Amino acid sequence: MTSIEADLKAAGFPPLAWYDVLLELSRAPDGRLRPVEIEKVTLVAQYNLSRLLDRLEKEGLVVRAPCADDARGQWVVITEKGRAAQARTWKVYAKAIQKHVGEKLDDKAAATLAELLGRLTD
Amino acid sequence: MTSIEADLKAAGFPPLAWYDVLLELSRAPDGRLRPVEIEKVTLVAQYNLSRLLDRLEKEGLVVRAPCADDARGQWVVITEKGRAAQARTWKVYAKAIQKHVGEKLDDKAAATLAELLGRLTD
DNA sequence: AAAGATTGACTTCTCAATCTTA
DNA sequence: TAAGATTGAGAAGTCAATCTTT
Repeated sequence: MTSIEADLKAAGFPPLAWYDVLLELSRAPDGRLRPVEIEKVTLVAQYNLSRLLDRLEKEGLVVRAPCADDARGQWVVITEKGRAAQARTWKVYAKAIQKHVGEKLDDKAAATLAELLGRLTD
Repeated sequence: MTSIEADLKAAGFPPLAWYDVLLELSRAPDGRLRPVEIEKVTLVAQYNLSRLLDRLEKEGLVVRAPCADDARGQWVVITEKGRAAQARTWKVYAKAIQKHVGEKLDDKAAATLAELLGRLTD
């Protein structure tokens, strides 16, 4: 992860947390999720998420919108610019994964590694 | 690592980077290393190390001393208090490793995991 | 009272610039 | 000029407190 992050940074991209959020939003129905949902799928802590969303919004990658169902919450909606940024990042991210992982493990070894690491998660 | 760090924090211990530095110092001849050496064995970046050492020194866990061989550098020496802190931390750290890793993998699985992860390092 | 989200105050990280000695 | 190490300024992370709605 450290090497991959370094490659992304060297290519001028923001931290992976940005990508994680944009990816989840891009996959979600209507391109939107509530902060509490983002928190669950990305492992970003709640108090980090508020300010991360501020940065994404400042860059025009997402917008915040009121939430009719629950006035305590809000929607975070990915913009076209956000979708473009996610797609652009993936091209570099994928290459970095291939370089730092794909080239070093064949499919069988990768499957074994995934299984073993899976045992460590709660 | 995240789970282990969380356990340590919950038990009131500082971040693992502190432990890494204290461990390396405790193993070094005369309990001392130069910052540039610590940097190499712990993967702590140089610009982080200066301030990390400030904190360790402030807590009385290490002291800085002049270096006769090379006046540009200095020695970082672990104190008795530092050695005690390292030993105390290890007790909690070891338990956390056992809980989050040891209990979830038998020896064979652990060896396989170590081998596969080893292939990923440069 | 609890959940969703933000904020304030403080700490730590990061990058580039700086200082000293080799 | 390069290596060892620190520093300043700004960005990001952390914890607890806060605000609004359920």
